[in-house]
Amino acid sequence: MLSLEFIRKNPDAVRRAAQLKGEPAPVDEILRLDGVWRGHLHKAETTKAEQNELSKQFAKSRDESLKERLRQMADTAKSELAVADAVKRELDDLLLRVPNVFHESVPVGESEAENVVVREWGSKPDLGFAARTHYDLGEALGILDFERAVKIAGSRFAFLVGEGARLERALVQFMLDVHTREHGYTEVWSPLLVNSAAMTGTANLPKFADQLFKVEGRDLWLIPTAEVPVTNYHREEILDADQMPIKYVCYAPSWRTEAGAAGKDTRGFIRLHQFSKVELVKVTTAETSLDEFERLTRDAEDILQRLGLHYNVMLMCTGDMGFAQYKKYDLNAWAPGLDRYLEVSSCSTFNDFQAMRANIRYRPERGAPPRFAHTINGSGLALTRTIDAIIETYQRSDGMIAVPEALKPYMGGVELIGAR
RNA sequence: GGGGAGGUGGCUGAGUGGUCGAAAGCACCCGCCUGCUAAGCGGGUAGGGGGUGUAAAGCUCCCUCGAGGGUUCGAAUCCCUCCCUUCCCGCCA
Repeated sequence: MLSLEFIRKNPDAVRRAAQLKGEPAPVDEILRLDGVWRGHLHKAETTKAEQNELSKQFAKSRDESLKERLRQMADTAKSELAVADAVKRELDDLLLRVPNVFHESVPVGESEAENVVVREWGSKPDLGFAARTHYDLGEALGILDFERAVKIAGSRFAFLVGEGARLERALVQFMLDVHTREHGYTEVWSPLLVNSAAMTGTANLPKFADQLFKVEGRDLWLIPTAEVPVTNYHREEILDADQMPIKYVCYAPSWRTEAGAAGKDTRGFIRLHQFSKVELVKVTTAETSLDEFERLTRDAEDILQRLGLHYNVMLMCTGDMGFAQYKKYDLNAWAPGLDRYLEVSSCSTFNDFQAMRANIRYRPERGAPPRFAHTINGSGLALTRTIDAIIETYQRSDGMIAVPEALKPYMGGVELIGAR
C-alpha cells in the first residue's frame, strides 16, 4: 500500500498514477476521512492525557469528589476513540485499494499494445516442416491428457503422463539447481494454503478475491503463486540490512480461478486452474531494489537461454502492469506450433508497496530507525508454458520430441520423447 | 480429539490493580580506564501513531506486555472469546 503520509503529501501524483494504470483510487475520500480521523483521535488523546493526569492525583489523594469527572473523561475518551477507530478502519480499507505508483522508466500506455520489447534472445527456429502444437503432439504421444482431467476436476485442468510428467520433474530439478547453485537463492518449501493476512500482504486481497480458490468455512486460500507465502515469510519482521538481499527460490503449484478469462486460451496446456511454477523472491533495501530486480529478471532469462528457447523481454506499460507493481517485465517464449509467444515469466518489483502491507522492515544500520523493505519476485519459470515451448521448439517431423541438452542429466537417460 | 502448562523488549527472564513500556542478566552501542585484548567503571539501546515544527532535530501527548472484547477513575496483572506454543493421552501419513 501507499502510506497515508505519502498520499497526504502527493495526492496529485497518486491520482495520476492510478489514472494511467486504469485503476480507481479513492484519494479524495481518503483525504476527507483522514481529517475526520485525526479530529477524533486528537480529542480522544487530549482527553485521555487529562484523565491520566487526574487519575494519578486520585491514586494519591483518594479524593472521591474526583471520581465523577474521571468517569466522564473516561467516557469521552472511549467514545471519541471508538469513532476514530471506526473511521480509521474505513480509511485503512480504502488505502488497501489504492494502486501503487510506478517507476519513471515505465512507458505510459493503455493496453498491451503499448508494451515495449526491451530485448530478444535467439530467433524463431526454422523447423523445416509445418510446426504442430504442443497439445496436438502431446496428446498423440500420450504425455498430455485433457479429457481425463475433465472427468476428474473439470475444464482447465490437465494430466501429464509418463515422459511428460518426467519432463516437468526434470525442469523443476533443473531450475532449482541453477538458481540455488549458480544464482545464490535459498530453496524454500512452503505452505500452499495461506490466510487472509498473507494474501493481503502481497495485495491479492482485498481486490482480487475472485481470482482465488477459497477453502470453505476456514480462513485459508489456495496460493495463486508461491510469491504469496514466500514474500510473507518475513512479515512483521525487522531485518538487518547486512543480511540483504534475501533471495528465495520456491517450487510450488499455483491455483487461479481464471475469472474473467472465459474463452481465452481454452485450448492447450496454457491457462489452467492449477499449474506449477518455480518462483524467485527477493527482499532488498530501498537503494538496491532496482538493480536486484534487473538481476532477478536475468536469472529467469538464464533458464530460457540454457533451454535454448527463443524469447523476448517486454516492459509492461502503465495500463498493463497491474495494481501493485512498480515496474514489471514479462518473459515471452516462442511457441512455433501456436505461432505466438507465451508468457513464461512475469518479473515485478513493488518498491515498498507489499512490504508496507506485510510490515516487512529492515534497519539500514545499527541503531537507525527501521524502513520498509522492497520486495521483488518473478517466475523462474512457469512450468506449463515452458513445457509447451519445449515441445513445440524441439519437435521433429516424425512427431517425437528431442530433450534439450540442459535437461538430459535430469531425464534418466531419455533423449527422445516418444521413442519407446 | 481429550487434559495440563504457557505466550512479557534483540535474547533469557522478574513482575498478580496505580508511582511499570516494564527489574535483573545477556547481547549491542558510546565514553572512561588499559602496552593490546579481556575484565572493570559510567551512560545508552523497543515499535507504532497524533500534535507542534518549512524540514531534520527537538518538544509533547496517546497506544502497544499473543489478538480482540469486558470490569475499573486506573489492567502486563482480574473476567470472556479466539490464535499460537509446549507436555501427556488418543488417532494418523
